[in-house]
Amino acid sequence: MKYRIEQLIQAALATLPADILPADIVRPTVDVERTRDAAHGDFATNVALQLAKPARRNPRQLAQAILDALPSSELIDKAEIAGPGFINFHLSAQAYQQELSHIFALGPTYGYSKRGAGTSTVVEFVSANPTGPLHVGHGRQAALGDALASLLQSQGYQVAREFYYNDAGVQIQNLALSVQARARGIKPGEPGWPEAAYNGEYIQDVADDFLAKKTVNALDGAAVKATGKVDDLDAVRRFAVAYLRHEQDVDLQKFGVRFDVYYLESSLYTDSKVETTVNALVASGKSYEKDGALWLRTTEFGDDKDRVMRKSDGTFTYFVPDVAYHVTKWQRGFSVAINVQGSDHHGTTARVRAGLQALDMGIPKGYPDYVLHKMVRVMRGGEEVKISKRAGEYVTLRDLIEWVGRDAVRFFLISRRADSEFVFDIDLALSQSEENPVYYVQYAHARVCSVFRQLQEKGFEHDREGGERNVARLTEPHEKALIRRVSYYPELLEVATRALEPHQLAHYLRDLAGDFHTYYNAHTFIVDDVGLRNARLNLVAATRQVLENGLKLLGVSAPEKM
RNA sequence: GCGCCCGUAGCUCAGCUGGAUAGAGCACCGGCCUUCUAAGCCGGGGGUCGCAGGUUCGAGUCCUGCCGGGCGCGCCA
Repeated sequence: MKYRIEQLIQAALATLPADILPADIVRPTVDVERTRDAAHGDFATNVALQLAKPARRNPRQLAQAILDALPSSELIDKAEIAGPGFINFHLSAQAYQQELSHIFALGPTYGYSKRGAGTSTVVEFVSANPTGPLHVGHGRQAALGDALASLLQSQGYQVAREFYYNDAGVQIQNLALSVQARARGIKPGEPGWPEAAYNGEYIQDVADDFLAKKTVNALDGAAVKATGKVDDLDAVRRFAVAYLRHEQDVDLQKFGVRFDVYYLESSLYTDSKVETTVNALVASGKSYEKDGALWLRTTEFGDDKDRVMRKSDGTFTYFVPDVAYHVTKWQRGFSVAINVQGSDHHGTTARVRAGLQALDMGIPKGYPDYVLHKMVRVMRGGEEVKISKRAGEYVTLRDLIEWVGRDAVRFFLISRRADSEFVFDIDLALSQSEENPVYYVQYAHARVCSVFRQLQEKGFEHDREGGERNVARLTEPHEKALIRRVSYYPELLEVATRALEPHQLAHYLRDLAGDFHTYYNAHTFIVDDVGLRNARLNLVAATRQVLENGLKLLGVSAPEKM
């Protein structure tokens, strides 16, 4: 709809004589936007204001000239000049009807577009180390990443959801040592307890199962059986990693998040991709030896200091597998890569990109994209609960889901901008779980379903075509507001996807539900007047469809009853 | 000290990539269930958009400088 109006304006501009609009001036792109105030119509453009200065004309006069030259269209009921020189467009009933018919025709795919043109895209998120349960911060990332991936898919991108396991570093060694110590009956703080150990009680659970020679079934089908041999650190490590990966898988499953690819850091070593990457970086001529270590001149590519690749003890820094990993993303054909990470990782963005540039293999400068989110602070009993694996105690994603439910956690975590700090008040979430915004949105959906149940009980039928013929009877301000909101959905998806901001969808759904609840309270839908009834039912049915579509993208259910 | 992000109602947050009179939710006050679900609706109070300049027809939004907060600045991962 928006584009069709833009085309009309373009057509009008093209016919303006040179004495009104000189041909040689710089023309701004025609920008049509939604009005904030219903009194200003449905769409507005500021082209006249933009052109006023270069054309050296009064903006209102210019607007009038554009208006006079505007081709007539069945879509527009009225176009008028307002304020300093805006042109406001009021859509016709026919335009509304077309939009509603469009929703019925497309159903679950209403709002989708092919803008992404099948671009192969990888969204990496969660990527928690297999050293402990998922915490609330991971939950934020899971909700964010999954919704982001869904948004991209809705816009025609070919998306893979990927989880990267850092299963090769010293933290895994620390995990193994921690489990081994627990298996030997040593507790945190006691003599013999490893210095950089994980102190959480879950370590004891892992140790107990290891001693009991239990078997863990990994998601990929592989089973790892504990040997119970405490002295075999390698066996302890394998079991512990399998155990904790399984725990995370269970949590993610409960959260409704599925991944297409699990990428293991350790495979970068076993497939000698780390070695290959280092060799390529050395071959690039951007490396040098200093103090017994091998460095890369990442400063040549925008990093604020050069990075060590191989330490003087011969081992690689984390930087190298990180670059190697992102090389594989490129080589696997992902022309777009989006990493969803905590903002505490932002220091790595410049160096990873620099490393990829140093390889000079045609990877774009801004590759990969990052969506960084701030940490979630958890409040309980008026005090902050520290999220720390070392400290042992922290709120897990599993806890949260059990307390307030998957839908509420998802919606709550997604409804704030990624880069805003998030204070999750447990007491509030518990005591006011019924006032969580997610219920507000779901309730709107359930209410529509209820209306149609009532319709059936009263023996009426919903005649969609009859409703389409009577769309002009939807003249109430509440109805116009709802139509405006509903038909904005495709644009919203486009904007939210382009900005990589799923929270916009959550807010939109809240607003849509609000418009619906207002309408619901102000008017009765099941009226005796058949034409009016069908027209209203069309609007309400379209609202339900959009609510369902939007909630689905966020991974939240759309219940028919509440 | 340097880099990135954030300062909007008492609290939690939006503000659609510069537009018209800055918006929700929670909390507070007052109304609405014999009529499609009151997990809802209607009304009310509450703001120098951190501060000061600048850019322009127009700034919460862009630029500069301060103030305040978070995170990051390792031959850790």
